[in-house]
Amino acid sequence: MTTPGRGLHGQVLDALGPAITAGEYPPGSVLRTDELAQRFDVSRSVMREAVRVLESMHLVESRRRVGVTVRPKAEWNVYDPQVIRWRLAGADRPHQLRSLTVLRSAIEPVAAGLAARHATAEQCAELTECALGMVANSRGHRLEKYLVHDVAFHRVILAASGNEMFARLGDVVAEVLAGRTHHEVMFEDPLPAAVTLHVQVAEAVRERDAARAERLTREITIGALQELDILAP
Amino acid sequence: MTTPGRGLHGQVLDALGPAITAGEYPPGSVLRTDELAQRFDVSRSVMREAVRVLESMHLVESRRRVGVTVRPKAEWNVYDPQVIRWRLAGADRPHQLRSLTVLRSAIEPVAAGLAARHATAEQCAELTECALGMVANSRGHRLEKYLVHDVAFHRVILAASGNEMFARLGDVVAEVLAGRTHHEVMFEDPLPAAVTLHVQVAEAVRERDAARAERLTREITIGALQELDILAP
DNA sequence: CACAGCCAAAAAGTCAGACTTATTTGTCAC
DNA sequence: GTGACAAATAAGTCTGACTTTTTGGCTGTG
Repeated sequence: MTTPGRGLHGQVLDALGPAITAGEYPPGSVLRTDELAQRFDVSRSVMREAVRVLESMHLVESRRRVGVTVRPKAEWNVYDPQVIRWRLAGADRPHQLRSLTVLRSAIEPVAAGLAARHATAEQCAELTECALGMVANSRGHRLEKYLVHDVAFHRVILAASGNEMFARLGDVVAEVLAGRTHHEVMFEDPLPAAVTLHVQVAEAVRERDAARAERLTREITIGALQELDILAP
Repeated sequence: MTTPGRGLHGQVLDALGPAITAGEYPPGSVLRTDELAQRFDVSRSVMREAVRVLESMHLVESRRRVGVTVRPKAEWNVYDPQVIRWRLAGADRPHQLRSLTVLRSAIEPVAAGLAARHATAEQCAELTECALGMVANSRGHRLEKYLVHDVAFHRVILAASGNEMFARLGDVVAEVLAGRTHHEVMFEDPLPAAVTLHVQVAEAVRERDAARAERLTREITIGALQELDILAP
């Protein structure tokens, strides 16, 4: 996704970030920059830059005379795309995927409602195009192509909502959908009902029917929750 | 909020961050670390650390032979609490406040529904306590005390949802509520209807009535949207 | 025994300077 | 015009010396 080796400090981050988010260093653990610098065979300057980045993500806290201490999970910047990627790559991938799916279930219906009001003609066109692409690849082991259109569909919805906070969740949704297709439970072919719902959402947005777009999208996200067995009894 | 002067690089960030998020350096602008280091009278090491942090927030991109370029607003990590603070302190505070209020309107009802399922006995107690505190300070120019209980109430709801992504929005909601009380339109006393709704949400959570908790919270957020004139015609 | 204050060690923080590397731009030959 | 090559530029890296803050222990005194 993001260029992996953007400098030495980036390589260090690619090693330290996942380790910390995976809980390899439990909260309260103390690291020392000099020791880390030796371990990764980089200069202290480089290690300091890496620590600064981890600090800005609230993964660690650097204090004089004590060292770099790992912060409790509850304080992490869990919306940082980098942190999300690290965690999705690690051991608590399932847990992370659940959290994000619940987030989706809250955001996307509202975003769809807003999209019905604010979407441009182009965005409406893109939306129908994506929906058609999903239909075209909904049968016969074309999961990869289906995924591309699915991701694009949800990206357009979020962008068309006109809310920058929603728009920035496009990457997160992409990760979740990709994760579901590649690693989690995913049937051979997507459920026909889900495909139909996407087509109908595109319709509703095109017809400026905000309430319907919201309701239909809520049904989609309920389906996503059910797949992960998150649901009210 | 966060300790302001946590080192020289922090002071540089406190100056550069707001400037960039305020659009003082338009997207595509090129900065040079050496020049910045001179301007802020710090060593290059310190300036490099600051740039690394800005880079991790996707506010800037550092490339060899070209310099540090400001990224377009659409790529910023708008969920980073630091970025949110900087933007709330700057010129587009009203716009930012609207975006965040829309976000709240999507998240909080779902969070309340989940809280009704997962809240512990303690959290239920805290909730009623907060609601009572709001009632007690709802009349007679006690906005500050009212605010404290209001913030606490929403924090508990988000935390009790059991979803870490929701829980981490507590700070954001606190900023929005504080912003509304301190700088934006806020009536002398809060609307009695809003206060009642909070009490009822606490009731619903205590009685494990998820649907009711969600519906009532949606009414609260609709009120918040109306205050800012964001609403369907 | 308790407590205040002082001292020394430890680790991060800061700085300055030299050097490396990648990228761009311009130039020259073909 | 197009290709390759050379020079300029700014970030990237490393090193070593120095400063500052914090902590924990060690006094000495009430």
